[in-house]
Amino acid sequence: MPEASIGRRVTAVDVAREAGVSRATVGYVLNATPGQTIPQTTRLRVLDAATRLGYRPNSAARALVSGRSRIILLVLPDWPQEFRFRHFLDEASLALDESGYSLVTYTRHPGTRSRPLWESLNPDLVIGLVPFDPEDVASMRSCGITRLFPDPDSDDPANISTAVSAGPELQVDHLIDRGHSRLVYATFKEPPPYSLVLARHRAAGERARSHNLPAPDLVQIDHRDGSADNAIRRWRDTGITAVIAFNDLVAAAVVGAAVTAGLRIPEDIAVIGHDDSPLAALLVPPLTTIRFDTPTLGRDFTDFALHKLEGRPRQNPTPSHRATLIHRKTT
Amino acid sequence: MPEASIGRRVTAVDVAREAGVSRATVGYVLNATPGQTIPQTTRLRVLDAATRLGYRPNSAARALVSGRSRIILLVLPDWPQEFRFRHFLDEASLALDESGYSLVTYTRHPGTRSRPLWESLNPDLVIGLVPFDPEDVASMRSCGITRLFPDPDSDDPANISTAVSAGPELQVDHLIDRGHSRLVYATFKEPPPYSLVLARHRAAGERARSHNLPAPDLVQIDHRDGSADNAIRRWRDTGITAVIAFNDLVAAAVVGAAVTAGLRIPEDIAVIGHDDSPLAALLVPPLTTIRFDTPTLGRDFTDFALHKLEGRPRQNPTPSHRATLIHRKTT
DNA sequence: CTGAAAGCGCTTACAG
DNA sequence: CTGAAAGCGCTTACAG
Repeated sequence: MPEASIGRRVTAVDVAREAGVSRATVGYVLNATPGQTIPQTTRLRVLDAATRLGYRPNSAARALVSGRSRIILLVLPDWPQEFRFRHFLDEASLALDESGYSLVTYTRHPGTRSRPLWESLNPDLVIGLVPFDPEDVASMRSCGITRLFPDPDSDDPANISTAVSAGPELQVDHLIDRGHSRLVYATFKEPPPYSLVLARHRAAGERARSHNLPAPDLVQIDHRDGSADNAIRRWRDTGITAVIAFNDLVAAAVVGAAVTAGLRIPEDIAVIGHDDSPLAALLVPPLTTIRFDTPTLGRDFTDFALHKLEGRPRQNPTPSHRATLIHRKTT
Repeated sequence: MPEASIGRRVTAVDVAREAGVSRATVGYVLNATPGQTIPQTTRLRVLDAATRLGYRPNSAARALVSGRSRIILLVLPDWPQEFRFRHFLDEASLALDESGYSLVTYTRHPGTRSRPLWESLNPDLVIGLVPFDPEDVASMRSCGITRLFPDPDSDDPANISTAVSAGPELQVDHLIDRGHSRLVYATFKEPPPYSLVLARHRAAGERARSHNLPAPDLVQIDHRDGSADNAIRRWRDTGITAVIAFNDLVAAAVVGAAVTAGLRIPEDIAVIGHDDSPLAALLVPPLTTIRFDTPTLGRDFTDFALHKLEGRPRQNPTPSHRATLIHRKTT
């Protein structure tokens, strides 16, 4: 691509000149504009000129005139992401790309007064994993963003985040299957339980109650100050036989404290993790945990985004989130 | 912001009308254009009108006319990121934001034929953690991207990635300090050693040789097929006394296999990790490891980016990357 | 079937 | 000190 290498960027005018047509025709051919009947020879001449010159439309100009950037912004909360989250993003990005959209992620830190990314990106759609602050909503609106989710001004069901409950439900079901009825829900003291922790704990509680069992208590452990050891001792004394861990790391901490306290796993105490991170398989003993099917989750997300953007019917209105139990040695 | 809520986006024309000035004046005031002397009263009128209406400049229009998007794209390789990487990104984003730039990350998957993010984002600068494919370089050039790094067409020293060697060097130094001289370097078989693994192994080797020791062998273990157990046995038989792990997870696998094999840690075998992930502290026994100072790394990155973008002198030409040894119980 | 032309919202010389 | 005007690169009615 000789033109590109001399520095000046190739524009539609260059392609038009090269192909011997007007720049409008270039646009029609390259965008496959419906309602325009371009003869095959002209079309090929344009296409050929475009590839020969290495033409890429200027996305800023396109966004300006069309009013759409074809960018989707996914706003992530300020807390640790689970291991498979990147797989999920990759799946979603790929699928969205096929429909001509780019997915960009953005971690929002409450309190930092930095210019939010939606100002510079002009996304067509903003999706948050947790509800937005009112100031953020106002900021998006003044940037001309009309599609955002969850939207406080619309009573849109929050069905993109129902995947939260599938894991805890499987955890509870599995432990009950194994004959346990005295359960606790464990998480770390640090960072303080954020909304995903609370949501999973709540889901576990509801599932337990649907089995006519009391909702498991939320216990915050800290492996550094010995509170995990204390918790283990207390659990043993009060007849707790199984621990639902928020994630595999919490499960690893519980397993470590139990082993140190001389308890046998799973005979004296059973532990189930969540996420199936690499750690789960290599821990001694290897961890029973929950794995999410990220391709399915990615497709669900894509589906949802395209529904919001183009009103496409959701292919999967009640998505089955495909959480799977990975049974190893701690239950 | 009443105008924003009725749907139509507020433009500079609206602000000009509201303030009773021309749109040019609005631009001068809002951009603090040097060389323009705007009387304080006019300035305040404009500023006031802008905030009252909730005006946000359209970034697409601004990018089109100025030729700069004020976006920096960080291209990440396809492999797992270490735990503190997000802290690093957050630090860098924040610092860059203060200079008016937005940092966006993009995971590039070789082989997938999806439209690369630099086409839709028009970044002013693209920085890769590893060298770019030639096709990707060509693609960036045809998108009008002139600033990219590492740039195969320029013999720019790759001094943003020298942080790689600091960790392995500390690992080697510490083990030698503790009296070890027979070392191996351990990583997982799966995923196959990617370039970061090889770079760290190489750095460890060079450091060992600078101590007049042979370069440690690279050993690929797999906790699932018992090759970790075999490796442990072989090391014991061949007099290896210390293991440098690529990261904390590898270290955890080695520790697990050693404990299972009845070895004492660190008496029979010492293990040092890398990253100081949360796992390191809660493992039993807790892991000696390397921690990177992400704020420093973030500042270095910002420094580097602003140097590339605006030719600012690098404040920290030979950055000290502040890797720290976290000494716990496995060495 | 193809081209001349308007216009997206901004920046920035240039003229008053 | 302020405004009229050109132009960034594209899309898209509209007229031939």
